[in-house]
Parts: sequence; C-alpha cells; structure tokens
Amino acid sequence: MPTIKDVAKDAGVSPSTVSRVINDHPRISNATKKKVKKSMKKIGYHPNIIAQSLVKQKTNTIGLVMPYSAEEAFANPFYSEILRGIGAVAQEKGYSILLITCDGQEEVEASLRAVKSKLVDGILILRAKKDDILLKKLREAEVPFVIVGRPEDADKYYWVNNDNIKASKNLVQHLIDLGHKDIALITGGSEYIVSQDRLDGYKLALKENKIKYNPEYIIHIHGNEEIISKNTKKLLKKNPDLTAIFAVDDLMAYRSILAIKELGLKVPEDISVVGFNNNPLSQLITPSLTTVDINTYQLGEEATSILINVIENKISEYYHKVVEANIIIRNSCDKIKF
Amino acid sequence: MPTIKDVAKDAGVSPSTVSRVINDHPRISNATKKKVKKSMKKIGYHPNIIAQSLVKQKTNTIGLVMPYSAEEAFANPFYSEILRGIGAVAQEKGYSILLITCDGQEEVEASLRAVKSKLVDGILILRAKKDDILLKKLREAEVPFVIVGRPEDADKYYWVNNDNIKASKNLVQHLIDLGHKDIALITGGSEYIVSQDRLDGYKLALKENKIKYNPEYIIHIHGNEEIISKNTKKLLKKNPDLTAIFAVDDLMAYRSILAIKELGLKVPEDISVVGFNNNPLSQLITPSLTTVDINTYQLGEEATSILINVIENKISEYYHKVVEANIIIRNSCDKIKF
DNA sequence: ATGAAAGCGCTAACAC
DNA sequence: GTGTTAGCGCTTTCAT
Repeated sequence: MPTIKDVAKDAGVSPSTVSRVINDHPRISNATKKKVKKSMKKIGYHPNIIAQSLVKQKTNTIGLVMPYSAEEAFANPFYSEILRGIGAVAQEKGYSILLITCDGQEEVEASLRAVKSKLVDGILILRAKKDDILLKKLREAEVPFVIVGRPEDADKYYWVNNDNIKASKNLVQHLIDLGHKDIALITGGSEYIVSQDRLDGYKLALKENKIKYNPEYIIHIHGNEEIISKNTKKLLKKNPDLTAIFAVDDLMAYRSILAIKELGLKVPEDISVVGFNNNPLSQLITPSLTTVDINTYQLGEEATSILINVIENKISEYYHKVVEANIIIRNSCDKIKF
Repeated sequence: MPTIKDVAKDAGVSPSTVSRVINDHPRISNATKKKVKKSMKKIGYHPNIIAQSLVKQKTNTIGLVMPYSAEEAFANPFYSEILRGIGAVAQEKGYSILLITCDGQEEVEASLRAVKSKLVDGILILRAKKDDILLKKLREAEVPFVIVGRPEDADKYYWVNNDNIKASKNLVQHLIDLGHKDIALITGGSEYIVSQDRLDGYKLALKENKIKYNPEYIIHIHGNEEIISKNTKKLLKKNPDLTAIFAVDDLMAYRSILAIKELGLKVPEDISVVGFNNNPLSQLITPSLTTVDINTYQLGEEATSILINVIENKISEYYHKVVEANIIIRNSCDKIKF
C-alpha cells in the first residue's frame, strides 16, 4: 500500500504538500495540486484513515449501541428503519457508523470502552430507561451522545423523541370517539420511559372523558413472546366488558389479534385493536391495523444530525427535538353498537 | 485522557512494559504486571485502539456494506436478524462492525474506500449478483471478504448460503403434493442469483412431476411495492387456472395475499400461497404462512466466523458453507379438491 | 524481565 | 506556497 511519502516522491514534493492537497488546504498552488492528484491516482494512493484519526484525534465515526438480546424487539423493523435514517445523514456528513454489539447487561461497559478507546467521536442511544446508569456514565465521560427517546432530567441531555403522551392520548381518544370505554393497554417493561409515557397518555384520555381508570386493564410485558397471547386471553376472559385493546407496539398488537381470533372472537367486530409505531406490515395484515406513525426514519436523521453538530461543537446548550407522530386509521377498530 | 506514558510514570516502569502488560506478553513478571494494572485502573487508562491499529496494521473491524436504498427490502427483518448473528460472533472474537452505508450505485466505491483506507480488516457482502463488479474488485484488492449468497465462479470465493434450489424445489413439491399444478412464481430481480436459484428449484419440481413450465406464470419484481399487488391481480385475472402462488419472500407473499383478498378470493380455499425466508411475522398473520426457514441468524454467524478466520490466516483455500433451510408448513395452503 | 529507540502514516506548527 | 520537524499513542526490535 502506497503512503503519503510515495506520493511525495512521485510528485517531487514534500509529504506535507501532499497532506495539504488531501485536506484541501487553501494556500496551495493549482499546479502542484494537480500534479499531486495525478500522482495519487497513478500509484493508487488512499489516505490511511487510521493515521489521520490518530493525529487529528477524531475518528469521524459514531457508535450505535445495540444489545443483541434475544428479545423479539430486535426483530422489529424499527431498527432497520432508524438505521436507514442514521446511515443517510452519517454518510452525507462523512461519518461512519460503528455497531457496538453487546449482550444485555454489558451495554454500559461496551459503550464506555468504545468511547474511551477513542473508537468513536460520539454515541447514539436508542432507548431511554428510568434511572439509567448508561446515560449518567456517558455524561460523566463527557462524550457527545444523543438519545432517541425522552430521558429523565430532560434538560440535561440531547435527545430526539415523539410526543408519546400526546400521541397515545389521541389514539385512545379515537377509540373513545368510537364509543369504547373499556380499553385494555398492553405496554412494555415499566423501566422504559416510553412505556410510562404511553400509559400516561392513555390515562389522560380516560380522565378527559371522565372514564374511570381500571388498573386491571393494564399489562406490562417484558419481551414480546407467547406471554402476550396468554395475557390477552386471560384479560379477555376475566373482563368480558372489554371492547378494545391498545398495544404499544404493532408486533404486540399482531399477537393480541391472533389471541383474540383463537378465542373465537373477531377483530374489529368484537374487539377493536390499535397498535403503535406503524410497522410497514400493519397495512398488509387483515384487518389492517390502526396505529401511530412515529416517523422512525426521521427520528434517526434528526438524532444523527444533532449528534454530529455536538461533535463538531456547533451546539453547546442541551437541546431536544420532538418529531411529529400521526395516527393512521385503518380497519382494526369498529364503532360500539348500543 | 491518560496515555501509556502516564501509566508508565505512575507505575515507575517504561512505556514498553506497560505495552507488554496490555498485550499479555509472556515474559513479564507477575509483580510488575500487577503493579501496572493497578496504575491503569487508578488513573482510568484505556488503550487507544486507533494507535494500536496504526502500528499493528489491523483494525479488528469488519465492514458491512449496506446500501440504504429505498427498496422495502431493507425493512426486511432479514437484516436485523443477520446482524444479530454477525454481531454475536464479532463480539465474541473481539471485532467491531463498521456499517458502510451508501446509496445504490456507490457500493463498490464505498467498499473499496473502506478497505484501502484501512478502516476494516475485511468485508461482509450480503447479496450475490450476476456479473458482480463489487466481488471482482474486492478480489483484485486482495481484501478478505465473505459473501452471504452463492456467487458465480463459486470456487473462487468464500461464501455462505442456503441451498436455495433444493429448498425451492421442496417447497413447490409440497404444493404439488397437495394437488397443485398451476403455480405462479413471484420472484426478485433476475440480476440476483438467489432469484435465479429459486426459479430453478421451481422448474426442477415441475419437471420431476412432468408438469409443463409456463413462462406466463413467472413474475420478476424489482422493489417490493404496489407492483406486487397489481401483478398478482393481473396474473390471477389472466390465468383463472392458477391455484397457487409462490412468492420468494414472505413480504412479497403478504402483498400477494392482500391482493388475492381484494379480488374477493380466499386464502387458502381459492388460492394457496407460500413464501420464503420465514419472517417472524409469518406465524402471526391470518392465514399463517407456509414458508422456508433459512436460518438467517446462523447465516450471519457462519459468514462472520469464516471472515474472521480468513482475516487471521486460519483458512487459505476458498471455502463455502451451506446452511440448512427447512420448510415450515402452516395454514396458507389447501389441498386441491377434484 | 525490562528499557531505549525507532517507526506505523499522517498533520500541523514553524520556518523561509 | 512549500519544506522541515516534531509528535499523535502505541508496539517492537534490539539491547542489557
């Protein structure tokens, strides 16, 4: 592999001149610039990015923490979609993406290692938990990082999120408008703030409509498997008054629908179902699923854009951005008949 | 950020001794080893991986080329799932994953750049095309790389794949066993070898059962959108004899099923449908989809394992591995009634 | 078993 | 505008 010295020799200039050409230095004559570029092409030279990183103390790489947990959640197209948004902006601004894979509990360690080893200039976190050690450690380490999700101490972080409370409230309001009063909520682990927010939106909608909140209607699910099916069935048997189910992720909604069908009931005639996140498949299933489009791609774009600005010192004050979420009404809900 | 010199000073040894501790050099006394490790912890030292990479001429990073094309294909859980397999092995063997995102046509350039800039030690390619420039260029560049898919000139590459011909043949045989003779095939762009293989398997099954091959039953789809719906409908109207549709990806099958339903026909009573790739959702839709499990996770594991072995010179001869694919029979196919 | 010194490929003062 | 030199943080001979 040719180095900067080989180019210098071939072009009859010094290595620093070659370096200046690489970095588009202003004070360099067009003649030498051309000459050097020709030499680079001739001998097939590519700058060694590792060497550049070492001296510039910057890798132009952002880290993406991805626990490869067995949770089905990971099979969620959410990740592919947000990755697309992240990739698009990163590429446009000349950054690479380093996937930091790790198993479950190691994520704190793995992230810090990537940062302290100078592998990445900044980090993207794809979830926000309550009492999150990872966030605290990263802040202590003074690494640039951006969260997709709403952290606690919201004014001490950079983050991007949907207004989950509002979107959830609107979605439940839609069910209420159709005449539903007994609405179950299937939500995720209560350690995730997104679960809390969607629950809060649910409660808010009930309150505004003077519907009594019934804690028996709430299920917290950890993982995404069979439990949902079992719990849906249990729920429906225990509470024959239920007419609607709100699942906080479309994948969960699919499982609920299946369980409802297995019980011999029909969606939406007997039970209305709504989801969240607008999985691309939700328009293809039968019945097509009413859900909330959270603009996952844009979430990825915005987060990356902010992160790169932080890395390049173009933002100093903590800052967040709320991305619109829109209800998409399809065929999984019916009016209550009196 | 502390460097190796700071540790050396604190421990009262030379930088090279610290380096030897970092690299588990055999000839180093336990006493100094302990002393140095203590200092490292005390001052919060982490080796700078960039500097290590520069001198070792090795980054311990593998590149993953991912065109962020608009194709829905990218929303396919296939990518999440294979990423999990790749991540698991990479992490276990101490490698990071660099996502090389690029738009459509740039993939050749982007991959070569990553390699020649010494950003990665090797590359993983997630598809095989006919007459593939990328593969040729990578081989010219003498970069370690492994393909997920069967390339042309199969004996000149490292690759991992399912036996798509066999799996496809078996799947079509299953339809034939149910009495189907008029089976449409919806497949991907003919530039992809996987499309060709699955078509060949289809043809083989017909031949073995002395069923005449009808080219009108074959549709090549580029992209995954509305076209599938339109084409399914056109196909069904033109060929009322059709009793089954084989889509080479589950997502395509979902769209076909929807189109069939929109035509007022029933799956599987009127038309049987089979898919491929065993999308996790295929068990959740109604009717649940008969498909082929290609063991995506394992595909990712094997490919990564081979790549790392190649990088570390543990394999020299070109080599490939075929991963089992299994038919999963669900409820989307019916027997033909005579 | 440990230290001194050179060098991986590049950039960035500082000279002129 | 271009060359000289030092140095980014680490490893690795070559000494001892």
